[in-house]
Amino acid sequence: MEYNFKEIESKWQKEWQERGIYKVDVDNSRPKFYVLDMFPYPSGAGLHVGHPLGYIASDIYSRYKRLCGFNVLHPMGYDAFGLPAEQYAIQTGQHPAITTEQNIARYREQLDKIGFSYDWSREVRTCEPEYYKWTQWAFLKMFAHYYNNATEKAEPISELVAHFEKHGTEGVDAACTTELHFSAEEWNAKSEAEREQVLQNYRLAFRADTMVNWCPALGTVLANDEVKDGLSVRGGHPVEQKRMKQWLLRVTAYAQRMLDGLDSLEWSDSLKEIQRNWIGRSEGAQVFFDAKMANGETRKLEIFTTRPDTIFGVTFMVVAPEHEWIADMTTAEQKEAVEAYIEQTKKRSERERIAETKRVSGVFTGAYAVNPFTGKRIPIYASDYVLAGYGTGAIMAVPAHDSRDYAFARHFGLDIVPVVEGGNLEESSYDAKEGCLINSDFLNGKDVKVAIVEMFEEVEKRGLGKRLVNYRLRDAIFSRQRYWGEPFPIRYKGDVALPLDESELPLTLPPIENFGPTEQGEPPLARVEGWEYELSTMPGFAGSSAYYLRYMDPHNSEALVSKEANNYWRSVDLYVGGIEHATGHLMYSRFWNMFLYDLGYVCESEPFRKLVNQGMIQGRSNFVYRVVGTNKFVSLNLRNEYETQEIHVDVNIVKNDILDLDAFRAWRPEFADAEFILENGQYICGWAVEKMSKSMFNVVNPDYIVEQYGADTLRMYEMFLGPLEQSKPWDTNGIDGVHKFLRRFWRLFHTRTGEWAVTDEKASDKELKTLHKTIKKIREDIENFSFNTSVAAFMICVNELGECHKREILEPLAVLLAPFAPHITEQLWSMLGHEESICDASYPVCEEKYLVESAFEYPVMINGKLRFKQEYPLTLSPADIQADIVTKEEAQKWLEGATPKKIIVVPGKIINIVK
RNA sequence: GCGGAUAUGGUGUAAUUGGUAGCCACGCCAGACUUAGGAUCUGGUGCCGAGAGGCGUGGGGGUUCGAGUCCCUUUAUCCGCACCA
Repeated sequence: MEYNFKEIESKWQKEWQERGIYKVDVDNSRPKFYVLDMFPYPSGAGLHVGHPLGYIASDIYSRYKRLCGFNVLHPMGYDAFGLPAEQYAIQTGQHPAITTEQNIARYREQLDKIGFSYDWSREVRTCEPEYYKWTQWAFLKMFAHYYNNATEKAEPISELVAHFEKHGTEGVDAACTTELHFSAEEWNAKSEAEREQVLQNYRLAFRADTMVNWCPALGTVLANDEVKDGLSVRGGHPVEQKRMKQWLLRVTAYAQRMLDGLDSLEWSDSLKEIQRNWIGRSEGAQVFFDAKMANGETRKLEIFTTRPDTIFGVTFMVVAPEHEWIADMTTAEQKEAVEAYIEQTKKRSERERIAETKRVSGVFTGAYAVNPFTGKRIPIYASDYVLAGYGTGAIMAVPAHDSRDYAFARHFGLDIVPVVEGGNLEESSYDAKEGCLINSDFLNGKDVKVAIVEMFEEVEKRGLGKRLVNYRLRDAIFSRQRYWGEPFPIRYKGDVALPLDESELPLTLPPIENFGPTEQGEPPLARVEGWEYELSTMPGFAGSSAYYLRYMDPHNSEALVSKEANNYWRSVDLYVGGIEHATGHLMYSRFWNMFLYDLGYVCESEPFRKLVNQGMIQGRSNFVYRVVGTNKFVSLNLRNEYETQEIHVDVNIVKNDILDLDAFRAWRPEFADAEFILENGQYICGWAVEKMSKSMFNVVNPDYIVEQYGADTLRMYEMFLGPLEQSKPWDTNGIDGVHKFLRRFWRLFHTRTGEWAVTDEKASDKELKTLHKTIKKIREDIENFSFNTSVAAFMICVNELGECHKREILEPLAVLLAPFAPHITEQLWSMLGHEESICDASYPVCEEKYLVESAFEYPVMINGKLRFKQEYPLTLSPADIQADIVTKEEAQKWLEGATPKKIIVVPGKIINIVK
């Protein structure tokens, strides 16, 4: 029987589905393991070969864990709300629900062909009311809670209200938008609307008037992680800053816990570093400077600094153009100039602002503050190099030791007073955090590090401010002026937001026909008659923030996840997905999970224990070279003799960079009568690595590979391509090698003529050595996610086995290979006479006695003295291996008569003798 | 600017973690078999050299008996953050 992968694969895929062998349930008698893929957004383009890379890796790991006796939860679903389907709907009028449904069907069809071991009975779709009921539910919980800094957890807002009623803000240490102070009497005197206004300052899901990233082209606001270089991540449209009333999630409340939690996670250092950066913790001090307003009133202007040691060098102050006191501090003479500057800043888009960071701009407000240490009067400027969103939107400027302040001082001719020794102030500021203090009164002669600490104390002692930790992390803007998302379970009474009762959930998305914004610029939901709820919908990350919990108990209508299911499955043991979610999904999920943990709904504070980022698969484009002005195409290495034009050619009609001429002529009508200038009778194409996209004609569809080579070959080849975490181009050249391996594997079980050949003959020591070496290697590789080297190990094994047909060897080998190539091994397993699926076999364990002792160290001879890290002779078995090793006696024999300076020995031979 | 990663044959990569650089494949060369199959098998294939031999892990320097691996420096590419005080 020949290796007929088509027949085998479709047969077993059908069998698996019918037998439901991938269905899992809570089983307290067995250890659990939870392997999760980042669920896909079902786009219209379908899957290309890059998408399944991570899925294949996680599937191999799942199958491996299952063979090792674990009860493995390995689910899949769809992140089904999102912009592309809605953009498509605006253009075509096709309802996003329909497009999404079609795309999901297409994805499923493609996924099914690859032979994944998903438990599809647990599938979730974020756009289904049964699912998003729980997204809305979590939102309501966030609305009803605040973050207590003292207890470091979320607590009911009702408790905060009770506190306000008795004590006002006295003794409250809560995460909030702005620090508030009022007494119990003041609180009790407030109207309902006023109280709600105050509570919004504390709720974890709240409404606020803030600067937002507004994308006019998409007609919606975006979160910080959805904007890159001033353009929207989806679609690449310009984004501007705008003040708007929006829903937000107070993720900043969890900044420190999210930072601390990273230490306990098995994530790559680079990913942790990205999150640390994004959270951006910096330790410093809050300091108040007395500033005189235009009306003569003195106010305390708050700044944040990480360099309190340089206060003696403060010669001016700068506030952001958006600073709330700017109008109050501007004097009559400066009014016009300041207003013009504010206007000019407003007009500049985020992108322009980024592009012009080098240019110094700003304006004097006319106001002065007093340096609390020197007592000198210092001017207050406004400039957009100070950001409204960070710290307090105001800084103390130390031109001698901050390059931005330096540039500003130079531009406006302000004083530059050095307070730390070092550098050359004629050329640039001296920013380094080291050196000796000067011109600084009681700090003179002290080292910067010492001075910082002393200044902290001095500032607190004099009541000028206190130590403070600042985070770069911003609260997440949670509303989108779009249709295709979860509706907010909120209705309004005037401007007061009222949460729906849990019993009213889900609040389902009403059907509409026109998906664009209204003429008044309101979100599409404004078109729905009788819609009394919030008009915005939730962003894409809402639905993906807790989906891993829902998989544990997907059909539960009483809870997001039952206690029983959550206590068993706990959290994701292995999460595989792209690094692009580092600052988005992976931040929001952790926040969401920590919040639910605080409320006692989940038992683990971190959702993803181990995380592996698979690399991106790029495209490998092919080119042909058309001689300019003709329909002649010249082969790659002859093209320099002509003036040519490079044209992308469909990679699917090129094999090993050799163009299929007939296919090329058939590809497009204008090439029907193409002529070719060949080299050695072939047309060689050029190539380059580019993004995989339709326009480059370099998209390779997994269906096509499965059709040509089978799913098992696709799976193994994707792994063989290189290290999982590395980005690499897809190159179909080379897939033959893997396919050949599978055929050779098949042939191990058969005679040359195709008869079944497995015998019960006893295996030789050499064969056993090969088998157990391979078992050891493969197990180690899988645990290390080094799948490329395990594929190589399989190939070596088959090469070494030659024509071994012994059951004793082949049966464990089939199990070993099963996670990688489930179809072919399942077939052989059944041919070996097993009724159960190979998935229920147990994974072979290496018996060390068959192996060479691999852990020995090499002996080294230095200056006539042999150094052994481990003494020979090694105890090895089986005995025949010993002949391969240089023994201590042998090494010393070499020494005699030679008196070499050094002799270096490794097993098998002497490498080097220096006389 | 700050932070992180990477650099090895014609190509993808490997290297017992400081011990014979190039495993396993692709490609290429030569051969065998075969009424031709995207078949199979055998041998060769880092570079220079006829050869002995020499040179080789982006460049330069260092530590070491020994460096792809460790240290310093430099270059290139990719990624993240970016006027964050």
